Parts: sequence; C-alpha cells; structure tokens
Amino acid sequence: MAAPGAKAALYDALVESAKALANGRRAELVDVLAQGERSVEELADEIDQTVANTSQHLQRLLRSGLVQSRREGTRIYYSLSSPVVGDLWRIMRRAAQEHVAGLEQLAADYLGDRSKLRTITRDDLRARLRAGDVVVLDVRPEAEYAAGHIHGAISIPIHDLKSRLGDIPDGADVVAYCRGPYCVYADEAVRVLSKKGVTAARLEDGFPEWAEARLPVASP
Amino acid sequence: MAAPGAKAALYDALVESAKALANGRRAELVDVLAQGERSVEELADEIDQTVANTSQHLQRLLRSGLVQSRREGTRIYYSLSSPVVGDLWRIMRRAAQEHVAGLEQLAADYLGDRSKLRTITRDDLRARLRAGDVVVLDVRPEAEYAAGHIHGAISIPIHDLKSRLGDIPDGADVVAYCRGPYCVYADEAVRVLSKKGVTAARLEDGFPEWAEARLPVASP
DNA sequence: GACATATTCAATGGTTTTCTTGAATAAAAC
DNA sequence: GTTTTATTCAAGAAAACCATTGAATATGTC
Repeated sequence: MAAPGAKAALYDALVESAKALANGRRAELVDVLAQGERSVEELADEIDQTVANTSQHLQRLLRSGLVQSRREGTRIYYSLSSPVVGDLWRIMRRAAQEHVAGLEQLAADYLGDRSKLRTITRDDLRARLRAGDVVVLDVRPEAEYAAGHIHGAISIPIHDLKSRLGDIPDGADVVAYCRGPYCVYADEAVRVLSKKGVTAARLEDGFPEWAEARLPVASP
Repeated sequence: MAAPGAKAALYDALVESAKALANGRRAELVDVLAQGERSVEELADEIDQTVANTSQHLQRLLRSGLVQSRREGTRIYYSLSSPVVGDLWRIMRRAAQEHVAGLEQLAADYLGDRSKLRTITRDDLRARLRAGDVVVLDVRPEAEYAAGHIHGAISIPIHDLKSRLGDIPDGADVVAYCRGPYCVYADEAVRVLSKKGVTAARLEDGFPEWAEARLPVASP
C-alpha cells in the first residue's frame, strides 16, 4: 500500500493548475496571453495593476508551468506553455457560465447591453467567408493580429476605428471579432459601425476559439 | 464605459469554478461524484476526512454551483450539476499532467510501479468488445456500477475480487477499469489477476472518460 | 415526546493569498 | 563606468482559506 498522504499529495498536485487560474487577475493575464506573447509591462497595463504585482502573478503562473518566459534584451516576454492552457481557460469560462450564480449580471455590468448587437456563430462566418460576401474585421491591437488572425481578416485596432472608417469598403457587410466572448472590442466596433450606417455583427467569440476549432487562420 | 472594477468583478466570477476546484480534497470529492451521487458520510469516508470538514467542502462546491444536493430522509446526496464539471476536472488533470513539475513522481508514490501493468486504450477496448473476445471487469464499488457502467461489463468490487475469482470464466482475457487514470482499483485488480495466472490489462482511464467519449454504456 | 442518526453551523487558530511599497538586479545605452 | 529601463525581490498587513472542535438542527424511529 502507498504511504499515507500519498493520495492527498497527488490530488494537491493535480489541482495546481486550478490554483494558478483561481484568481481574476491571473485569468485576465491568461486571456491576453492566449492572443500571443507579451512583456510584463504591457500585461500590467492590460490588467490595470502595478508592474510588481503583475510580475508576481506571472511568476505564480510560471511556477505552475502554465506559462513560459523568454528574455529579449531588457524585456521578458511571457506566453502560454501549450494550447491545453487555453482549453482549460475556455472550459473554466463555460463552467462559470453554466453554474456560477450572478455571472450574467456581472457580464452585463461590464459589457453593457448586448441585446441590440447582431452576433454570428463560427460556422456561419465560415460559410460566409467561403461565399466571399463578408468583410472580417480584427479589432484587437496590431501585435495580436500579427501573431495570428482569421484568414482573410483585415486589421483595424479598435482605437483607430473611428479614424479609419474609410478603410472599410462601401456597402460592406462586416463581422468584427476580438479576443473572446468577454472582450469588449468587437462590441464597441459593431456599435461604432452601426452608428455610421455600416451593416455589422460580432463573432460570438474570438480568435483563440476560431483557432482551436481548426478553422482557417493566417499565422506568421 | 463600464464602471471601474466591472471587468475585475467579471473575471473574479469567471474563476469561481477554478477556485472551487483549487483544493485537493474537493478534487477528490469531484472525482468520486463523477461516478454518481453520494451521501456526505460516504464521501467523508472516501476522502479520509471528518464529516464536518467534508460537509464544508461540499458546501463550497454547492455555492460555486458545481454540485447539487437533494435530501432523502435523513441523508443528503450530492452530485455533479452537469457533465461540464466532469470535463473541467478532466482537462485540469491534463493540464497538470503536462505542466505541473513533479507530478509523475507523486503519481508513482501513490499508484506504485505501473510499468509492469498492461494498459489498453478506449479505442482498443471498443474494438475488442465488438469482437467479443474480452471480459470487461468493473472493480468500483457496487453502487457506482449500478449508477452506470461500460456496456457488457461485469461487477466485482475490488475488495471482493480475491474471493470471487471463480466468477471469471476460465481462460478469459480480462480488462479491468475503475474511476479514472489516478484510481488504484484497476491496477490492484490487474496485479491480483496476473498473480493468479489470468491475462489482465487495465483500461487507460475510467468510466467517466468512456461515457464522455460517447462509447456504449449501460445506465439505470 | 424522547432518542438516534446524518448533516450543518459557529468559533478558533494556523497557513496561504494578495496587494502595496521600496529596494535590488540585469541588460542596454551613453 | 554611470545612467536608464524592465523586471524581480523582500517585507508587511489585510483578507481568505482550511482543519478541528463542540454545539445545533433536521428527519425518522421508538
């Protein structure tokens, strides 16, 4: 028979990945890292925390093995260790969506009223891409587009959208996407475009989900 | 723009499911509950903790929405809220397996040397079931077999195996299975059977994975 | 109504987590 | 070699977590 406590120790280790993700700030980090690698300072800015605090969270993730880091000159870039980490984050979100009380309200508080935004599924977008009657718009920061995007998408980061409306062909039918289902960028894009009279919808989720479904992507 | 803190609050809620699973004892509970519903006392016994402590862990899981409970007379039975919870637990284990340092050693400490145990995959077992040249042995407790098992499997709980060797047909080629990849029952069964000269292997994982893969099951 | 059983509640103390602050490193630029 | 920039380290305080203990509650039996 195994040593007493061996089972407990094993299960304690099995939940290390859950513990690593059991913090809202670290989840925000993983959500951003799922788009591609980033430096500590950029990440701190994304999650609205001090650099010191962000660094400590990143090291917690590093210790758990969920992320890896590499140095380039004076910067250190973090990235997800493998696609499994993205899968874990996705299924965690789904579990929360199905089972955590009050989630919808919190989502509405952050994302605003989505009832007037048209949404289309991955499969629909795929079909329309094949038909060629749609303009796919990636509104994430340029660097994330560069790290990989939906095949055929054009990049207009959300902050540049208002000044670059001219880049969108007249009469285009636009589908905007961003980081995932809880990212506000695509919502914002659809609102801006609709206001200008452009037909626009958002993809139900984001680029990582598209890539995970093995749909056509362009990567560097 | 959303209220400051709305994003943090949303992500804090999204990780509630991870927090619920971020404890070894609670993971043990979910692992058992993935086999079917159980009372508090039985669960306390399974995870080797006091009833009071087990009750508190169960209530933590309940608050997160991952499990549900129902009263029957003086007992209260807990069960997983949905299959998503099992999926979450499975992918968490996979993330740990790929990324958590030292996991293999801890698994070896608990499970013992598995190098001499023959293992077969789900797909292999499925093929051999169709061919009909295999005896599938469910070595989990009777109640778990009753709650659902691999179609065609016979039940001999691990604790009865030595006294019920006669139930196994002469010259049979046995595949034993139990709760999952970190469950010791099937290992033990294969060791016992091999010692008695019976050809035996263990299924690589357990019943929940078989059911999740939509392979043929018998349920009540 | 008294009693037994299964479960939960409440209080305690020790440990871990998290954010903050200010100092310490390491690489690059001058 | 000094300065600048990006990151990490270290120490401290508030909060959350976890196992333990003993009491309280709810259901069923006598």
